[in-house]
Amino acid sequence: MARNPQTVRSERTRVALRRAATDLFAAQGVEATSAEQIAEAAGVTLRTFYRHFPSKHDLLFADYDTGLQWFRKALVARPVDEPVVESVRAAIFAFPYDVQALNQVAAFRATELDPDRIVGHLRQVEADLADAIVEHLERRTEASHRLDVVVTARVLAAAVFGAMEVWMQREERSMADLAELSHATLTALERGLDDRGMFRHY
Amino acid sequence: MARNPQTVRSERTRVALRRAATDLFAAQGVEATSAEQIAEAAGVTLRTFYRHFPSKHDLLFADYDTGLQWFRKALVARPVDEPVVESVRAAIFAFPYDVQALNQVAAFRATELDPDRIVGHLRQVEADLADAIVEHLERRTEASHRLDVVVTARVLAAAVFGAMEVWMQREERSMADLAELSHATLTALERGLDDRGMFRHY
DNA sequence: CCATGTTTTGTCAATGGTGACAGAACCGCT
DNA sequence: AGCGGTTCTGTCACCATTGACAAAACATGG
Repeated sequence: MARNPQTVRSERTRVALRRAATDLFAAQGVEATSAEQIAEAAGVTLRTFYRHFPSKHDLLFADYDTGLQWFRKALVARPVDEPVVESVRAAIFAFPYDVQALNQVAAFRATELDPDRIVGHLRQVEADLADAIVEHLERRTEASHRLDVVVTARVLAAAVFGAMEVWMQREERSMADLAELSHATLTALERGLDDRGMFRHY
Repeated sequence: MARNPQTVRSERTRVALRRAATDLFAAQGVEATSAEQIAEAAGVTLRTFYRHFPSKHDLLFADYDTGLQWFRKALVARPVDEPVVESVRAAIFAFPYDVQALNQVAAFRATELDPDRIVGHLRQVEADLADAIVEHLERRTEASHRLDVVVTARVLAAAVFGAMEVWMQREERSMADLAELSHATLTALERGLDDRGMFRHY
């Protein structure tokens, strides 16, 4: 009896779909390509397409999302007695930052793609990031109040993505700049979050 | 030639649609009610429904969104030399908080409604709040760096909504509790944001 | 009242996305 | 090869949302 959910055939169609999508996107643009076209080009049904990818646009953000996995792993690897901001900083910089992908996102944002769509996705990633931080905080021995944990996590995520937003709106986007912006922002937060027991008095 | 875009007839159908939607939602639930049913019950076409409301779920969050308008107004009314956190606090508390509506949102979140849908909307409101704060910050004379403005705004919004999330997850939700949570959170941020020139060193 | 321009609706047709159910392909085993 | 249980696909049906274009309702100057 088979029990591995990731069969060979499944993987084949997944690859075929991704390939077809990439080609079509490049050829005629993202919005101009319908999900049905992708499915057809890959030799499967529309329904099957949606069985492999939650949405058409997910094909664009795949890199982005896997980055989140890395972040989670990097975060658990951090010592529990380390200041949160430091952990987040370290985890953030453990990202296999793909300038290519990020620049693509930034470019899409200004041009073809429905901005709402991409902004919505960024917000989703931010929320996931916050969730990851919440999990990390709750792993610590000294169980804090729920308010502390949630607000701290959200504030950190907001700071990181705020820096990223600023970066994305720039003309020139270098990896060094992004690192600098993130670093500066986190350093600023660090002062408030750590050494004075912020968020611990409620 | 008529030029007022808000005709009598238009308003009539809008009201009819809202009434029909409210009734149907109450009778058979939100998700179980299709947009077409609402339109039909109001005596118009589906397309017309979407001409008056951007989406089916918008009918649920109307109160929420108008609250945002109030926030914007309350924010501009604040003196420009006041610390940001104080302005935000004051504006937040100027909300015509409708416990009814908020409780409904909180209730929906746990039950019938597609959580993604409602969470997504909350994120949208949070983003709007951040934008409002950005505008307010930019109105000040001392033009700060873009990073400062964006990050500060996002962090404040994140803090407020973090408090709200905690509140929403509680069993009992009183107005006093929400106020207390928001107040505590903002006070915590206040220390970091103001008296030490946070976010001003980049 | 009528001609005319405007606003609002209706109609038609797509696309994105999803649940339910049945059939096809596949896996490990004999 | 043949079998029995899984997994993957195809088919069908449905809902949410939107653009394009035409018909209907309405307001107003003449």
